[in-house]
Amino acid sequence: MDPSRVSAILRAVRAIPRGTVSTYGEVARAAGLPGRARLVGRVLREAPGSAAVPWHRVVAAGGRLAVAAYAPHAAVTQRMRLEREGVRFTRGGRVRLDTSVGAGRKSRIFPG
DNA sequence: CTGTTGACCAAGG
DNA sequence: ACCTTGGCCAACA
Repeated sequence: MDPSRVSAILRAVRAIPRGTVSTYGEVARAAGLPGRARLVGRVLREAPGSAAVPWHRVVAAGGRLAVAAYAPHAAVTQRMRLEREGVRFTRGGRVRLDTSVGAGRKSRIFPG
């Protein structure tokens, strides 16, 4: 991977405010890599847990916890951390994109 | 070198 | 609300 892209993505993730979430696609755009949502997931997968990146604030479109398909246990951790920050969930285990702290309307999840 | 595989996504059915 | 399709493209077999 191009290290500059990696750092751009990690920077975008670090910019997500506490108590809010963003999506892979949105992080990709914020990192100047529109349409490359998959790359965000790949980078987060390779990112060491020691790195100071709030990976738990990144969810899939619609508030789904995409990490569940990759590491079911991680999804539990993600939900715990988000709830501790005040993020609300729906019955189906999705993040409430409309009422999360600081969430803004439809697609604008965190202000750039 | 080609083929498949994804922490994805938007649109259409 | 779920499923399929086509787009995406780096890593991996």
